Amino acid sequence: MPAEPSQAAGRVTISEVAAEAGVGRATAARTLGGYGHVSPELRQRVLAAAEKLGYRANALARSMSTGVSHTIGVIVADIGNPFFAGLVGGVCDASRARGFDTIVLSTYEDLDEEVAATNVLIDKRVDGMIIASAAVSGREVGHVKEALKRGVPVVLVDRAIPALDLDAVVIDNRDAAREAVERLIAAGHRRIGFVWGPSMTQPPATRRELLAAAARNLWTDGERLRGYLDALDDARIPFDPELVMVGRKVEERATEEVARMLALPNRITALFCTETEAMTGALRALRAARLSYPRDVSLIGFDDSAWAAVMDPPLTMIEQPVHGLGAKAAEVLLDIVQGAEAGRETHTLRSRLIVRSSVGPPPGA
Amino acid sequence: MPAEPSQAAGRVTISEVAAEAGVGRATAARTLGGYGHVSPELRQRVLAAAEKLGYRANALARSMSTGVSHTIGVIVADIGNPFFAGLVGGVCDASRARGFDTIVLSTYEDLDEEVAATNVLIDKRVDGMIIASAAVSGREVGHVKEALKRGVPVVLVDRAIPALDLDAVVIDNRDAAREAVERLIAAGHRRIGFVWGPSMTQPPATRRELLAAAARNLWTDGERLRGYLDALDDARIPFDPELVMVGRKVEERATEEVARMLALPNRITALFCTETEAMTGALRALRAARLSYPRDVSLIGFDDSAWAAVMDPPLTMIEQPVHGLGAKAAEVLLDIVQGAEAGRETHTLRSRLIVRSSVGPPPGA
DNA sequence: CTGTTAGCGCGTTCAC
DNA sequence: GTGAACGCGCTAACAG
Repeated sequence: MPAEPSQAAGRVTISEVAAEAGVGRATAARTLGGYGHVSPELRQRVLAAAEKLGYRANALARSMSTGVSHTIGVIVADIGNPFFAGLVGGVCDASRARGFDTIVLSTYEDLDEEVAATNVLIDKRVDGMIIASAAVSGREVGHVKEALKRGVPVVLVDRAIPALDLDAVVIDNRDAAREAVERLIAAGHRRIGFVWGPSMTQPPATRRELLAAAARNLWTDGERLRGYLDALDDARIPFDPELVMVGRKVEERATEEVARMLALPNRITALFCTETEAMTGALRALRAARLSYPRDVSLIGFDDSAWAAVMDPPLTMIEQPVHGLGAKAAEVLLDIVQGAEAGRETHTLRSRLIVRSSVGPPPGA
Repeated sequence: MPAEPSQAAGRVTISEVAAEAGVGRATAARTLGGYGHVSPELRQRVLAAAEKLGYRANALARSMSTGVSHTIGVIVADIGNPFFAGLVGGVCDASRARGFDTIVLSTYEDLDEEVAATNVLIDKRVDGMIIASAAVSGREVGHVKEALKRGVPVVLVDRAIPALDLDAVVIDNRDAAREAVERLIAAGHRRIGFVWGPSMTQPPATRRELLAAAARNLWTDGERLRGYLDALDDARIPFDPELVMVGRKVEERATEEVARMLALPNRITALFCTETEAMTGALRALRAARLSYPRDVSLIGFDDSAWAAVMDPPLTMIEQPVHGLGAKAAEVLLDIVQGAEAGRETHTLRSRLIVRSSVGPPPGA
């Protein structure tokens, strides 16, 4: 098998195809690129030559001249977390359906990592990016503005950034939390613990202090906390700082804090958990205290899963449209990429309270 | 603000930086690209100009001339699945640490999608790819060979392909399954159900038929089944085709099949579940039959999670190093990308049986 | 050490 | 309809 040009690494170029077909590069490019007009005859010759040589377009080169990479980026806290995994799945599926591929970057809630991630995506000339940002204040959004300034469309997902007037795809965390806590209140509870939320080193002395802390933390955490307070307010239940968790958001800490709330003289009779590990941490504390739900304490948590449904008793949970969040974000982004005006609006998807059997009346009732 | 060249979309090129600094393109390229030698003086001038203009290298153009994209691809069944999410997290983290980014593609176990995915990655000129392939037979690996032929290194993860002599990063599924089933046997069980595995439409009449079906299905499923049989054989427990699940691998089906096994005259006293949803499906069947574990039936499952630990009683589970699988695969791949010889070996990571409280003696004992 | 020049592979005017 | 020639932004030989 002699003389075949660059058979080497199977890297066949359009010129080689043209040569094989006996036509000019442009003709080959036109038929292979699917643009312009080519006579049926030459067209066939080119196609045959491409087939024979095993030609595959070099997307990089194509991007070079067209300026579009058909690639988007998605930046989340942790792709290993089932919530973000589902969300990223939605992004990948929706973008793939429209001919785009997805680069995934995890930041582990580190703002510097997030900045680095946007730079990577800018450098790789993605056509747009989706960010579940850890940024909260107006000073932390420089990297997002930078991307925008460089012509890379951005849509926010899961977490809105009030300081930024951008398209965002979220659920109504505040309302979902309020509904859950209302449910607890309706069952007769007045001592309701809030597990997980804005991370604080000090217990908040006042409600104002709590909200201030929330403003320095993740948007979702703040919203869920506000929903909790909303429900309390509506029912005229005074806010008790002792009933909110303080410290790092890790399962162990949730266990400790719930244990503390359980040891209070006037102890909690219900718990609202804002995340999976807040719930599992709480469950550990209950077991350690030899308490059971919903008899001793009622439970509602965020992020439903197959496990929550098979717990005994099954857990009442808030289900988020994880896949939908990502898919919608991709749709909105690609609409912009493909010419639509950036809507700069907040798209709110519906969450759903799945009522099972972890809520009952408080012990005394 | 007049006359600034292509201030337009912030798309500053290296030539503009060179002009601003009053040096040749090459000098600018050398300092900005971090290669070759440049005098400290000019170096400073270039850096200042780049800073002033907000220069960012175009990774696409760079890839064009260097031939490396600093991007790898990872192909899995479903990024939304916590197992693959963790695995992909490992890939992303490990590759990012070495300056590479990751494109993620889900195939939903569809071989055509898998082929399409490899093509996408080839076209985008990734430097390598990691695949958890749905391919089993030698005829289904054309796309993998194609990638290899085109010079794109491939490493397999989670699932080996015996027909292919490639680097693979896996756990010893067979051994892990055997250990779990042995544990059940040691507790006195002889009627042990196998939930989830090679999907079959017909119940296997014989053991031979079962193994034949396994050969047409996912590698992991076959291995876990073999481990189950190994343990049975060692204990001289005859294989009973009625104790293996038949049908599609969905939670509902697991529930139905476990219900069936529970209704058998000589019913099961233990269950080995090979995946999360096989376990949750089984749990649903137990509840429906008003049976509890480990009193009525003992349980061991694959893929540990925070939920499994807070079940009551907590579940004995096999923990896979999900993040580690992905990270190791990325390491092996990047070693090859960066010049190492493809080892063509199977790297086996350790899984771990986490003993909790879902195994007890059989009811009669 | 520095600047000039030639590609990388493809899209795209512009004459033929 | 078709083909030659130029440009995308960068790296890498090659001279100076």
